[in-house]
Amino acid sequence: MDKLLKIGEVAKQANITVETLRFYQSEQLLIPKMSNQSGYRLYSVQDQQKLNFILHSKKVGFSLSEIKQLLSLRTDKDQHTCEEVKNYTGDKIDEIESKIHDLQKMSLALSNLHNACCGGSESAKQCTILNSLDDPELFANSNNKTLGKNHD
Amino acid sequence: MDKLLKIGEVAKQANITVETLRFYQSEQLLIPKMSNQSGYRLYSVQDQQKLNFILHSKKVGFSLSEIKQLLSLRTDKDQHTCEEVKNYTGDKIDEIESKIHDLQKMSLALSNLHNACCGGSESAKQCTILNSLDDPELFANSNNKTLGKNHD
DNA sequence: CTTGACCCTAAAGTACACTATAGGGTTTAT
DNA sequence: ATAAACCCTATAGTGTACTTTAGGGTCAAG
Repeated sequence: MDKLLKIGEVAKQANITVETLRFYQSEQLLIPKMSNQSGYRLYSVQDQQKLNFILHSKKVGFSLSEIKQLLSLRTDKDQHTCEEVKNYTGDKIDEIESKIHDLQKMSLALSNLHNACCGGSESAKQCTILNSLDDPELFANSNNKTLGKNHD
Repeated sequence: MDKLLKIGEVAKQANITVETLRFYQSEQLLIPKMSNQSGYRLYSVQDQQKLNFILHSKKVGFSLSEIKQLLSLRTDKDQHTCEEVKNYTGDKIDEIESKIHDLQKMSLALSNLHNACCGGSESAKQCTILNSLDDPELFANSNNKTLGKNHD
């Protein structure tokens, strides 16, 4: 019932290398079970879902150590108090909402550029509509408290 | 009229170090003008807006070289054709929308955890509501084509 | 039964984004 | 005018996240 894939198959599906998967294991992020006859790694469906979570989280700017903490919320529930879980998830939700906000601003600014640009083969300098759109909003400060370096 | 700040003042406002600002200059990301009497860096308001853009972009997972390209859309318009600008912005908008989608899924999953958790001082293992919420959705594949390594 | 495509470990190397160090000049307050 | 608090360059070092190398074992096909 539980379909187990070998490392190469998982890597191919996720569009990463086998070395990256072995690295994630060495970092305690994704630990497959090992076949005891061949010594090969065997990844379950849950392992693959966990990998998807890791890759999506990386994409939006979370570090491997943050991802490890997020994953531990579900797998090491007995290590944390409810209070810790509640505070931690609350903080992460705020951080995520702030990232969404920033991305929406970027999307809007780029859409303005995209829509204003005629798309022709001439230099974008010639594209007068684009020139008239030198919108300082793109760089405007959205007054965000989570800007700058992380305070670990 | 144009208020110019020294590196330390800019660093403080942005909550980064002066070394990072000098590093961004060496990487051609943010080039302030230099005072010709003291040799000090002087940052204009536009420089500070550009810095905000850099920091916000970094936060949501863009690399410095991607950010450099995004910035060059506005500053080196004569180097690109309208077609290039239109294609590039179109691709970036898709990428941003995909990041927003991923973040919304994470936010939802964490909100479920957050709301289910009683927040008390006992171990989260005891929190039966949380236990019943072992939702595989958090790790589900959203079938996203931009997953995995970047294809530069 | 061997060959090619896979898998393994261990350890060294790399790219990116800073961060720290050494040695020195400038500005501002007392 | 001198000391603290800033600024400068140049270069070396660090942490993160892989990536490569070296030297082998496993497995399915012919």
